[in-house]
Amino acid sequence: MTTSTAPDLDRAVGLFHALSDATRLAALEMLKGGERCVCELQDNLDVAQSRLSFHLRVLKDAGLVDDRKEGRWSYYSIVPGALDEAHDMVIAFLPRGLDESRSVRVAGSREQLRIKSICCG
Amino acid sequence: MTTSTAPDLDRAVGLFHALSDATRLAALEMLKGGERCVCELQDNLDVAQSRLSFHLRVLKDAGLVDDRKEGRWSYYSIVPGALDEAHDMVIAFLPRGLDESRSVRVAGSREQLRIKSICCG
DNA sequence: GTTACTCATCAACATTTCTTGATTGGAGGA
DNA sequence: TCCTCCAATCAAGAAATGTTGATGAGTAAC
Repeated sequence: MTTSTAPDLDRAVGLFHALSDATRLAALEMLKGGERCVCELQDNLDVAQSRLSFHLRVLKDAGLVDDRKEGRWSYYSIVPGALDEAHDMVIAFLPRGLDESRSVRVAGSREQLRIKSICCG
Repeated sequence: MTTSTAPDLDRAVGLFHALSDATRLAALEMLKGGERCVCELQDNLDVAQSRLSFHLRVLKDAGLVDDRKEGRWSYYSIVPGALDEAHDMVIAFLPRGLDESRSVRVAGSREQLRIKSICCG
């Protein structure tokens, strides 16, 4: 029940594949700051236009980003919650037992303090 | 500072790539339960021996699993903390601001309750 | 020693993914 | 209308990845 079933597996593969490319991660990194038009991404990432378009499509097909047309421009942004899904996929593969305790163990003190401050006030 | 730098990017690409295959995820799924020998994995996953060996090597090269020889058998297990690293990579790509609040928002009630029970008693 | 077993590695091939340059379509400005 | 700009799509080739069957190394039982 708590293990991933077949369709989840496919979804996980799709998500992780979308995340397994430097150009795509760099694009996501930029989109962290908010919506960006393709030309901005292209300037900053220094990639050919068709190549960027290809990678943005991969991200979009994976449901990680969405786009919006405005005049001649296309604006891309991260789909809220999509990375949460990827996050949960990773959690799902943590060794049994470990995932029960990791939330306060993870990633050093910053994350830990963050969680404590959120749920413990 | 909190953004991923170039080497982090490469590491993230490597990790996500290792996770972007159904056979490898299925193997990790089994290893969640603890150490397994190759033959066990092979029986359960129903894949050719050389193919499984190939995928286990990808996981090992990515630092996600480790192996141990005992007699004729090789036992694989998940490297503690390796998936935490992948987890942190995902977190790093969350839109700014969202990652501050997501820990209590994530993945529905199960994860939420888990965190609360851990750090709030 | 011989045989059987487990598993990694290799070469050859198949498949998938990525890159490049060209083309196309839609939106606007002159 | 004509031209420019932005960006998606296409086809062709390149590169990376995955699969298969064969071989070999190491271990153990007989």
